[in-house]
Amino acid sequence: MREGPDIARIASLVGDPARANMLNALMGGTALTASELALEAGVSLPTASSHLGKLMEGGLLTVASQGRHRYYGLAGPQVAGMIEAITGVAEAVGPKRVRPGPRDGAMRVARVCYDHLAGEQAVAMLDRLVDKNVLVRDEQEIRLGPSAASHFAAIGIDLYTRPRRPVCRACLDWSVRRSHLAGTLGAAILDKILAEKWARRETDSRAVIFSPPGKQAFERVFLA
Amino acid sequence: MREGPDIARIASLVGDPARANMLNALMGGTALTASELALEAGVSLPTASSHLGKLMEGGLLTVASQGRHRYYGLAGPQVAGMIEAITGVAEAVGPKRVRPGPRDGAMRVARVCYDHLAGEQAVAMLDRLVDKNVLVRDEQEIRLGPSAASHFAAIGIDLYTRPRRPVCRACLDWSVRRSHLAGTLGAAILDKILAEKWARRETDSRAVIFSPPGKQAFERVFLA
DNA sequence: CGCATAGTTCGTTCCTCATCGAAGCATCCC
DNA sequence: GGGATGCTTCGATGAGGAACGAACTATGCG
Repeated sequence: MREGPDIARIASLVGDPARANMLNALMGGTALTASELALEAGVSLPTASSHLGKLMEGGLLTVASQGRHRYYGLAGPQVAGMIEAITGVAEAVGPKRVRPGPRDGAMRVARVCYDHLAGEQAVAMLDRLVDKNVLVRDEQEIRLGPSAASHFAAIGIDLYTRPRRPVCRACLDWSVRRSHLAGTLGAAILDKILAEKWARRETDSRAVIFSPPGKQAFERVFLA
Repeated sequence: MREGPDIARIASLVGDPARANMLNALMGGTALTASELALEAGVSLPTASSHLGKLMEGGLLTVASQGRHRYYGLAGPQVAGMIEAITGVAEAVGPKRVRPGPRDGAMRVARVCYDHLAGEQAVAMLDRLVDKNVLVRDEQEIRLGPSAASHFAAIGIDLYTRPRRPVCRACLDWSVRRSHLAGTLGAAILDKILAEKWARRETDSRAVIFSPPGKQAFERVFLA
């Protein structure tokens, strides 16, 4: 009967299938409207609205009103990390997975994690950046190495105009079980990948599909 | 309406207050009997038994029968990690914390995380071991440095008789938000601390209280 | 064997909470 | 203004599941 932080409250918020679907959808990183989330969760609009209210009250979501739309998004990286952790356990524990599905393979290779790239590609990229000493692992934190600024400037990513949030962060990958790069730098790299059209987002999925030339370009820039 | 690993199933298991209390208690690392967990959760024995059945079926717990006792424990480090992640969010999100309570401070300083030490002390220890090059951070994994074997042998910890599980692992600390040492080595160090009576477990809490001489000994051995 | 302790199973009760339709606001467009 | 769209609130319904007492099984102790 001990009392710590109210973990049951948070977990039960994620514990409803409709809400879990919504959170999962939001792991894609883009904020979604209430109607989109209702569709995603497979419930009616009133039901979705009620769920969103609860998630807001629980502090898991933020909302931005734009005109008659309300865009809901995950409250922050910590929430995203928690969901990845739960996903990892569900993955490990669930022998129920009847269909490994084609999409599943793609998810393992590359997917969006909140606002940055995750999956084998992302893990390989971080490995390489550390190898090349562009980034330096120092405890949990990842820091910029001496050549970081010029390295990323050459690619077209400016490290100095990026505010507040830590530039680099490690984020544990549920499929590979190793770290990939998060933080504003991670987000900027994902932006770059999509802006250059090296890859596209699978509609309604977190999977990131590289085109053959896009994959080459990515490898040349980040894995060379 | 997408379908990934069944995160709602797992989260809803943790989402019941009684079960959350049980899991919290098991984060202490020692396996507990059904009656102890019933007490811990504040429910009757039949209710507890039902909950334990669900947690077992969900794969979050393991059980070992010894005579007429059944000892329940967390299914593994991944489950423990998930619970720490949820705790972190609950902590961050819950402004509801009316009583920071005296025990809370102790928990921040040092506590048990499944089978190893967590909290400020643990984070400081890992920092120091990496500084001294006894351990080497290499990606998410932590590896043994060249002097590790002799270093730990001198303290009385034999690294070679320890099987299967990785010797070192990083585990994210919810209070400090940095890594501390997990894995068999982390477990061995906690064993050492308790065996040498440098610290005692607060009854019915995860807090680890160092005695003044014990703290000195710990600092001499691990922080010097 | 008989009694005590540890756990599980069963059946019932009860309450929470997810769900949706209908109605109410808010915003945009014409 | 009026009509459309996006979203929330209200109220009623219903199902799932948490709770406990009582009865049952298993182990240990004399």
